[in-house]
Amino acid sequence: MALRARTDPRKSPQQSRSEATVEAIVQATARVLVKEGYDRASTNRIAAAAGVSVGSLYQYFPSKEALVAALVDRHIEEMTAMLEASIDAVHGAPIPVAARALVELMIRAHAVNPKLHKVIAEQVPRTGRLNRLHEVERRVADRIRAYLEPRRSELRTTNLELSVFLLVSAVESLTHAAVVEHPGFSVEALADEITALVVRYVMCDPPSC
Amino acid sequence: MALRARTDPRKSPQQSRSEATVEAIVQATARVLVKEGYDRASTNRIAAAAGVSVGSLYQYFPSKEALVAALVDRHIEEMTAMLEASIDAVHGAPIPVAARALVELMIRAHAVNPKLHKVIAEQVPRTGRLNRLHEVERRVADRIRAYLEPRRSELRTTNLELSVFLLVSAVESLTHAAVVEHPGFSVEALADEITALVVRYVMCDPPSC
Amino acid sequence: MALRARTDPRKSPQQSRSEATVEAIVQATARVLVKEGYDRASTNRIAAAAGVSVGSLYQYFPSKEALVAALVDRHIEEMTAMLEASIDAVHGAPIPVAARALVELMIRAHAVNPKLHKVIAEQVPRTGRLNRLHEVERRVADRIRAYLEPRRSELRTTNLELSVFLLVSAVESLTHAAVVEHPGFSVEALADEITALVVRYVMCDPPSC
Amino acid sequence: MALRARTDPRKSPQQSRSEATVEAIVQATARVLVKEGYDRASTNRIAAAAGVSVGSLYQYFPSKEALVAALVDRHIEEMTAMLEASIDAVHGAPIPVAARALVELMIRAHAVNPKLHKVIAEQVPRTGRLNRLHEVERRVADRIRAYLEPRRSELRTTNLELSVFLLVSAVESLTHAAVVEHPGFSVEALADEITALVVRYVMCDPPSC
DNA sequence: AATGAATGAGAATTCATTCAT
DNA sequence: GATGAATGAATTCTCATTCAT
Repeated sequence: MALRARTDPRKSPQQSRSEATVEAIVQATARVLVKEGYDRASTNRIAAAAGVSVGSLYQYFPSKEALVAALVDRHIEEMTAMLEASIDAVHGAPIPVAARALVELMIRAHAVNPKLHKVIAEQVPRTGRLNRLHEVERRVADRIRAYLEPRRSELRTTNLELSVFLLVSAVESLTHAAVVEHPGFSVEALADEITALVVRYVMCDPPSC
Repeated sequence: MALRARTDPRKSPQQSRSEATVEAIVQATARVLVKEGYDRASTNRIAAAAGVSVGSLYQYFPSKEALVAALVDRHIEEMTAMLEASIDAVHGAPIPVAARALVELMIRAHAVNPKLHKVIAEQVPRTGRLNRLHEVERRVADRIRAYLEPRRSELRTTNLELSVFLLVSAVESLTHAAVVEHPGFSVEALADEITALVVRYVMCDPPSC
Repeated sequence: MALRARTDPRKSPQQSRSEATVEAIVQATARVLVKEGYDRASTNRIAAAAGVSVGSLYQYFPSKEALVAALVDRHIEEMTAMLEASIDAVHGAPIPVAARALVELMIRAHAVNPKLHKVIAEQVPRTGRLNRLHEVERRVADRIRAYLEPRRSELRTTNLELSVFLLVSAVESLTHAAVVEHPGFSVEALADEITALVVRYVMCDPPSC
Repeated sequence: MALRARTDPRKSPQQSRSEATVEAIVQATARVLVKEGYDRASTNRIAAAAGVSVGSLYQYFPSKEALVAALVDRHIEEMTAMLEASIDAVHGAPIPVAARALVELMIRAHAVNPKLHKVIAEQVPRTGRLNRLHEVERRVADRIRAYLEPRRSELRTTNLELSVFLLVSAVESLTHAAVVEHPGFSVEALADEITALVVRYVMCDPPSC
C-alpha cells in the first residue's frame, strides 16, 4: 500500500479572500482532473488553473493527496446531501414509491457531474483518505435502515443489516454502471427495472404478508 | 484523459528460456502491485522482483501500461474461464439452480486472488487497455443471455438485453462489495440473498406463468 | 528523420534571479558541448555545469533539443548581427571593396568561438529546429542582393537570385573550411583569394561594361 | 570530444557467405540511417533490417561506430572513385572543358544517393573515424593539382596549394548546397555558373597570358 | 499572505554490447 | 558461425514540495 500523506486541511481560511482561494483551488482540481486525468493532474498545473501560485496551494493543502481528498469529500457530500434530504422526504411513503424515488435520485446524483464522478471512480487510487467513495452508500444505508425498520412486517428478510447493504450497493452500482459506464439505456426503463429489482427483493409475497 | 501508451506485447518469446522470463515478470508484477500498490510499482522494482533486468522487461513489454495490461488480461481471463465453463455446466438446470450456481461461482472467482483483485479494481487507473475489467461482465452476460433466451416464458421482463445487463452487473458488484470491500458477512447468507435478489428479479410470478 | 521535440522556450523568466539562471544554463550548454561533444552533453551534465538542478533547466527549456536550439539560435544571431551591420556599413562602396569587407567579416565571424562553431557544424544533428545554421547565409544573402540590385550594370550574370546564392554559399563554406577545418593558411592570403574569387565571379569584364 | 570506439573491422570475411552477411549489414545500415535517422539507428534495428542477429553484426563490426564508419568509407569511396576516374579522363582537355566536367561530375556524385549523403552530412557526428567526409575533397584536390601543375602559365595565382583547396572546396560545397540543401535551381544553370566561378577564379586574364 | 524559482529523487525507457546455447 | 536473450548504465523528463523574496 502506498505511503500515507497528510490529508487534513492545513488551516481553515479565516478571511473571505482565503475562502475564495480555497474554493478556486478545489474547483481547479476538479477541472484539471477531468481534463487531464489523475496522472497528469500535478499540483503545479492545478495551481496554474486556479490562477494561484503553488505556494498558496500548499498554504491550504499539505499535500496533493489532501487536495484530492478535499475534492472527493466535497463530491461525496454533494451526492449524500441530495440523497439524504430526499429520502427523508419520502419518509412516509409506501415501499414501492420510496424505492422508485431513491432510484431516481441515485440516477440524478450520478448525473450531476458524471465526468468528475467517472474520474474519481476510475482513476483516483482508493488509498488512504481517498478511499471514501463508499461513504455515500454507508450513509444512505443508515437512512434506508431507519426507513425500513418500522416496516419489518412487509419485508421478506429478517437480516435487515445485510438486506440494506445489498439493496443500497445494488442501486448504487447499477445506476453507476448504467449512467457512467453504459449510457445506452433509456433512463425511464432503467429506473423502472432497478426499482422492480429492489422492490421484489425486499418485499415479501402477498399470501404470507 | 491520460495519453495512451503502446500496449501490445513487443515480441513473443521464441526460446523456452524467455517464456520463463515473461512468466516471472508477469508474476512479479502481481506481487509488487499487491505489496507496494500501483503508484510504487515501478518497472525497475518489478524487474528486480522478477530477478531480471529492466532491459529484459522492456524486451517483452513496450511500456509499463502494457505490462499491467497483460496482468489484468490474464486476471480477467482466469475469472472468465472459471465462469464461462461453469455457466455452460448448468446449462440445463432451472433458473433458481443456475442462479445459485452463478452467484457461488462469482464469489469464488472474486476469492481467487482477492488482494490482486482489490488493487486492480481500486488503484489501477481505468485508462486505455487497462479499462477492461468490465470485460468479465460483458462475456458472462453473453452466456447468460444464451441461457435465458429459450426460457423467455418464465421471465418477467421482455427487454432481455437490459435485464441481463442489470442482472450480471448486480451479481458482480454485490459479490465484489461483499468479498473485497466488506468481508463481514457469511458467505452462505450472502449467496442466499444475492440469489434471491436475482431470481425474484428475473422470474415472473406464478399466476401469470 | 528523428522525432521532433518541443523547442519553444517554456516560460520567460519573470524575476531577475531566473534570468541569471537561464543565462547560466545556456552558457553551460556551450561549455559542455565544446568540452564533451554533443553525444555526451546530457541535460544532467549541463545542469550540473550551470550549477543548477535539472528541474530548473526543464523549467525553462522543454527538451534537450530546445536547449541546444536556444544556443544555436544565439550563435546564429551573434554571427548574423555582426555581418548584417557591417554589410550595411559598406553600402556605398564599390564591389571589390565591399567584397573584401564581407570576406574579412565572414572570417572574423567564424573566429569568434570557433570551437563552438565546429561542434555545432559537425556534431549537432541538423534536425527540426536545430537545422538553422543556414539561416546566417539566407539573411546575409538578402542584404547582398539589396546591395547588388542597383549595380546590375556592373554584373556579369542576369540571374541575381542564383548568383547571390552561390556567392554567399561560397564565401561561407570557404571561410568555414579555411578557419574551422583547415587552419593552415594565412588569413591575409585567404581573404585575398576568396575576395578575388567572388569579385571575378560577379563582375563583368571591361569591354562589355 | 566524445570517446573513441574501436573502428577497425573485426575480421575480414573469408567465406562468400560472410561476405554476403557483411554486405547485407552495411546496406541495412544505409537503409535504416535514411529511414530512421542517426539517433534511432540502433544496432538491433540495423541487424533486424539486415535479417541477421545482433550477434552476427558484432562478429564483423566491433562497435556501432565501426559499422557507420564502414558505410561512410564506402560512400566516400564510391564518390571518389567516380570523380578520380573521370578527372583522369579529361586529363588532356583545356581548363574550361575540364572544369565543366568536374562540376558536372560533382553534381552527379551528390545525386547518387542524396538521402544517404544528406544524413551522413547532417546527422552523423564528425567524430573519430566518422570525420572522413573531407577525404573526398582531399583526394580530388590531389588529382586537380596534378592536372593544373603543367598548366601554371595559364593560371592567375602562384599559390597552387591554396588555389586548389579553394577551388575544390567551392565546387564541393556549392554542389552540395545546390543539390542537397536547395534543390530549387536548374541543374544546367547551376553547372554553368559554378563552372564560370571556377574558371574565372583560376585562369589569368588575356593580356597577361 | 503570496509568489514562483529551485530542488532532486525517481520514473520510464533505450541501446550498445556480451555470452550462453 | 549464428542466434537472440539478457544486461544495466545512462538518459530524458516530471512532479511534489520547500523556501527565499
